[in-house]
Amino acid sequence: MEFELQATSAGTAARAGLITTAHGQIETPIFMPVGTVGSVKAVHFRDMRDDVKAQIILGNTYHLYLRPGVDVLRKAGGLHKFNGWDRPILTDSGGFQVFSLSQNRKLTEEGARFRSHIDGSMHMFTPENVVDIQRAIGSDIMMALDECPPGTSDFAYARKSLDLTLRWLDRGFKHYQETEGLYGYHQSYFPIVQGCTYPELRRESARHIAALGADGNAIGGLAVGEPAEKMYEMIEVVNEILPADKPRYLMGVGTPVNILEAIDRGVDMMDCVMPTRNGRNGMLFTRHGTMNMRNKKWAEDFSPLQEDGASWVDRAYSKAYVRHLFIANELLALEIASQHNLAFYLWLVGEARRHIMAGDFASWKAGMVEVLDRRL
RNA sequence: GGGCGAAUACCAGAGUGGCCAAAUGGGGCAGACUGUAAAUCUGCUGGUUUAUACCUUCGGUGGUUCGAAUCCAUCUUCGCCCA
Repeated sequence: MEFELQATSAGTAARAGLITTAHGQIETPIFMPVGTVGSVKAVHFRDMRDDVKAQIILGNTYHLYLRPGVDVLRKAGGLHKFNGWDRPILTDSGGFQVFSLSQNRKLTEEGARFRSHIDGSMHMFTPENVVDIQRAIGSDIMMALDECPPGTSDFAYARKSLDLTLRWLDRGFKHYQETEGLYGYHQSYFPIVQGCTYPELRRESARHIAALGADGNAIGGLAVGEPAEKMYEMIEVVNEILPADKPRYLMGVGTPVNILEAIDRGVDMMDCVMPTRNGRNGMLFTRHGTMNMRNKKWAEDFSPLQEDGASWVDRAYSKAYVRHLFIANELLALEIASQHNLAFYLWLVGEARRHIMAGDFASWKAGMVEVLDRRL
């Protein structure tokens, strides 16, 4: 994997770059739609490609391991062949499930022992087998197995958790270097910075990771309950240390404002379920603010969903009609909202990139941040 | 014409003497959602701007009772059965 730094912009740490993978190039900064089980919920890949203009999507190791399972994925020739998405794929390691399924797992030195949320069966994830599973998935970017502690963790827990994550990282990275892809192309392996909201832990984590010389580096454990200002502070602290000539991936973030703030601090890649999940729950993000499509105020508003929206659905359907679809519990509502939100997120990072290259990112961002949280 | 049954909040429907402004579901209104156990979850949904408070409600009217959505009488409407 290659990363070319193409531009920086005055008065900001924001940068524009180009990542080259075996499945194509990615223009950064980029937002990566989440497709946990190998599908971006409610959106066809044709629309993901041609309308949303997604350049890379996520998959999830834990979920794909449980269903359809490693055997099927290997026989299919990897996830790209299985689901038909021929552009880059990044897979999360299951580290987030260590956090979100905390009721159903137990951490040991060896790894994370899980109870399947589907059938209750027990499974063991280790730093090594998570690499093997991601080899079978064939993701272009594999993630290290980490523990993502809650944002409210105390120092003692954060310390202990980080130590375990770093030991897991060294094991996983070693195993990564000793193995190779199953399908004849290169896969990258991104380590993940942890350390909760403690700057000294974040710095230590970042230094450890920078020394590995991985293709790219991730920042995890943010947007998990801590205040947004803490998150921004942690990004700054970490990005002073993470190498500038490698892409930086902020995991799981976030709102449109979070994304601009992260880009402003030198983040290149982000992913989040928000555009799809919130979309399914009736919330639309636009360049002018957010809309709750279930609200009565749209009942007789026959104007286009968003006149200046990035997707064809924005002009094909009216606000009143989309509200009707949500109220009537129609599946089409989920498709329209998901596609709209993803197209908006990709538009947003595309504009950010354009302004970084034009040199006026800082002022453009300041204007956007003013309006994005407005409630329409 | 006769017999039986039923009428409860926007709808459906519990409740059959005090713990009832009244279960529950739907609908309605609003909110939440950040590396997806989420087409999910939460709150409100008679009035009084707030209320552990008061007021007005359970088809109509009139009773019984300290107290009635609940018991009695009667009327109205609806359903089913018999003629």
